[in-house]
Formats: sequence, C-alpha cells, structure tokens
Amino acid sequence: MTYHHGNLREALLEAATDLIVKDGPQKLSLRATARQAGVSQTAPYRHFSEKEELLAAVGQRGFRQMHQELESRMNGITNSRERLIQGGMAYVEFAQKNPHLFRLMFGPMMAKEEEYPELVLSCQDCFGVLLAVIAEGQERGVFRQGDVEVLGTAVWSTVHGIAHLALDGQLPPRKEKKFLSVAGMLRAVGDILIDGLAAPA
Amino acid sequence: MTYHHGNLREALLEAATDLIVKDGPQKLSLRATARQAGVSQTAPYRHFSEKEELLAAVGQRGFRQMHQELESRMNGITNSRERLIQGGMAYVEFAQKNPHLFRLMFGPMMAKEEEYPELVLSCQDCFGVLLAVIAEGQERGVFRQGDVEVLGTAVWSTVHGIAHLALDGQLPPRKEKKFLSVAGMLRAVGDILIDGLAAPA
DNA sequence: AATGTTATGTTGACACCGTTAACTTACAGA
DNA sequence: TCTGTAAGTTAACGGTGTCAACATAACATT
Repeated sequence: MTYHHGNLREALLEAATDLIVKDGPQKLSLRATARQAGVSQTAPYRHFSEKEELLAAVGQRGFRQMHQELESRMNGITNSRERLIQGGMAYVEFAQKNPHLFRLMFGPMMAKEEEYPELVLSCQDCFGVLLAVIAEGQERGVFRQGDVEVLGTAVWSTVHGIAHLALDGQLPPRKEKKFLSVAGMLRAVGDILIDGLAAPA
Repeated sequence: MTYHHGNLREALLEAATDLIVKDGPQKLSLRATARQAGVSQTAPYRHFSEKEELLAAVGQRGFRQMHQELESRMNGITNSRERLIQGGMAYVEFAQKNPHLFRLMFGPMMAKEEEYPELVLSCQDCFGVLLAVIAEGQERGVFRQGDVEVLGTAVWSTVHGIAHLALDGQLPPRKEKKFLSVAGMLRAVGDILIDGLAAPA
C-alpha cells in the first residue's frame, strides 16, 4: 500500500469511463470518480486541471477505441463499396453500443479546438480511415473523381447523422416499420449515397 | 405586483432559453433560471417536476422554431431539388445560429420517448416537412421511387450529420481548405446525395 | 358574500458538487 | 543525507438539485 498511487491518471480514466458508460456524462461527478478509484476527492486535480479536462481525455480514449474497431472491421475486405458500408456499420454500431461515450466524444468539448487539440486530432484520425477507403476507391475507378475530403465529408456526414438519429431513437423510421433494422436502414441509405458517389458508367 | 406570477411557466422557458443560448445547457442552473425570472428558487417545481423536464420543454420550443424557419425558407420555391437543398441549408444554419439549443434538442432526452413524448413529436414534425418535399418530388418524377421514409431518412441523416460536424468545427474539411464554406460544403454533399436520389433517366 | 379547496408561490434545510488553499508524504538527485 | 518537487491529503467555500412545511391568492359552491 503506497501513499502514491503510481498510475492514478489511468485509473481515473478507467473509473470515469465506467461511470459514464453506466449513467452518462451528465451524471458523472469528479468526486464519485475519485471515490471509485479509491482516492481522495481532490486527488484528480493533480492530473486534470478541471472536470472537463478529464471528460475530454475520456472522449479521446473513445476515439482511439473506435479507430481500432473501424480498422479491424474493414480488415480483409477488398471491394471498395463494401469496405465503405462495413466501416459505416462499425461506426454506427460503436455509437449504439456506447451511446453515452459517443455523445461525450462529439460533445461540446469538440468545439473548443484550442483547449482540447488532442481530442480533435484523435477524431480526425478516425476520419482518416474513411478518407483512405475513398481515395483507394477512386484509384480503382469505383468512386467518382473529385476532392477526397469533400467526398469523405459526404459519407462521414451521412454515417454520423445515422448514428445520431439511431441514438435518438429516430431510426428506423417510426410508425409501424419496426421491421427495418438500423443495419438495414444504413444499407438502404448507403446504397443511395454510393449511387451518387459512383463513377459515371 | 401580484403574489402569483400569472404566466410563470412561459417566463421560465424564456429565461432558460436565454441562459442556454448564452452558456449552453450544461451551465444552466435551475436556481439561476428562477432568479432571472424574478422568482424564488423552488418556484419552478410548481411547473416542472425536475430540471430535465424544463430542459425538454426548452428543446421542444426549439423544434417549433426550427419548423417555422424551415417552412418559411422553402416557401415559394417550386423546384424539388432546390427545395431540398434550401431546406437543408435552413436546417444547418439553424444549428449554427443556435449551437447550444441544437445540442439540447438532440440531447440525451430525445432517447427517452416515454418520458418526453412531446419532445419527440415536435421533432418528428420537422421530419414531416422533409418527407413532404420528397413525396412531392417523387410525384413529379424528379426523385426515384421507393419508401418515402427511407429516402427521407437518407437525406435527414446527411443534413443532420453535416449540422453536427459543423458545430464540432469539423466542417469544412480542415487543412488549408478554409475556402469551402459550410454552405458550399452542404451544396457539394447535397449534389452527391441527390444524384443518388435522382430518378433514373 | 362567506367558505373551503386547490393551484401557486415562499422559506428553510439537506446532501452533494466543483474548486481552492494549506498541509503531508514519498521519492529523486545533489 | 539533505532538499526540492511531484503526488497525495484534509478542510472549507459557495453553489446546486430537491424535498418538506408553510403561506397566499384564485376559484368554485353554497
């Protein structure tokens, strides 16, 4: 038993992630996080200047995890169109499996790039995965020519929007159409988008 | 000066909206809201059972305002394709003009349909505007056939995603491409999507 | 007009929270 | 071994959400 914890920063991130996954970022208290890590209530201030900084670090961890899941899902698929779809599926599934974390990742801290540059960078890392797929598809003549970032933004926006709407329970379209799963919805929407993205015959 | 306020519920919503627009929903305190409305700190509990219920009501108001702005923007435009684009523009501009409110509207309360059915309904009202445009375009043979809600979800997802990414400062694509405005981005992305949405020649 | 009920406001209190200040302990290099 | 610094502690401040108990105004019935 040491007075110094040794690796408190990581322990706090673990604890905070646990609590957030359970109850959402709104409910997270710094004191509860410290408690969960078995440490006094002000110990976190040796590692994070304020609560929001801890939250940003948790978000950054989320992006790293998502990056990993994206790559492992698309691994081994060669068809560009299918790679894009599977990447989108992994993205949406990540959001559905970790709704609170996803909301935190794209929460209000994202808008403050000067304060949390690392958070923004780890987000852009994920975007990079998408850009690579599109560039590859362009080289193979599967996708239309044009600025990769513009095409990428089109895809990202759509997938990101689907993820958000799914979290909000607005997907699949309501009424009596519960038979359309989120995955089915994503494929249907993806088909429309990719038709527009396709290279002219 | 009356003991009874007369219309405290509306006054509280006004006050809360003001405070949220200024500092975001996170910072809003029920007590500050009461203060701003010139009333004791527990008076709000006569109109809202808890803080979140007040927030949900503010979000609902946001959806009503957005609905209005959507309709007034698309008013008078006949070309279906352009109607869709302009509607999307109004949607994204609303998000950019009211970032905190937009985040609140699509915040965690949206996921609890049983607790806040009216919030969800006022959201679907906005979706309805979009569905109408698409159905109209289908009748005119401008858009491809198919389930209106599926096509609508495709468009909504994209526009919604763009709005979110814009709030997060991820739009326009970073690097040196600041020349691409959000509006320009929306049009570029919209073109891709609508190409996929177009009726076969 | 008098009276009782209910809706709407008030004060006071409780436990919890974020954050700062001042203090203590462990370790690392001279 | 001494000393400075990093990493922990306790104590305290003002603010917050929420509940219980109380007060007043509006209204409905007679």
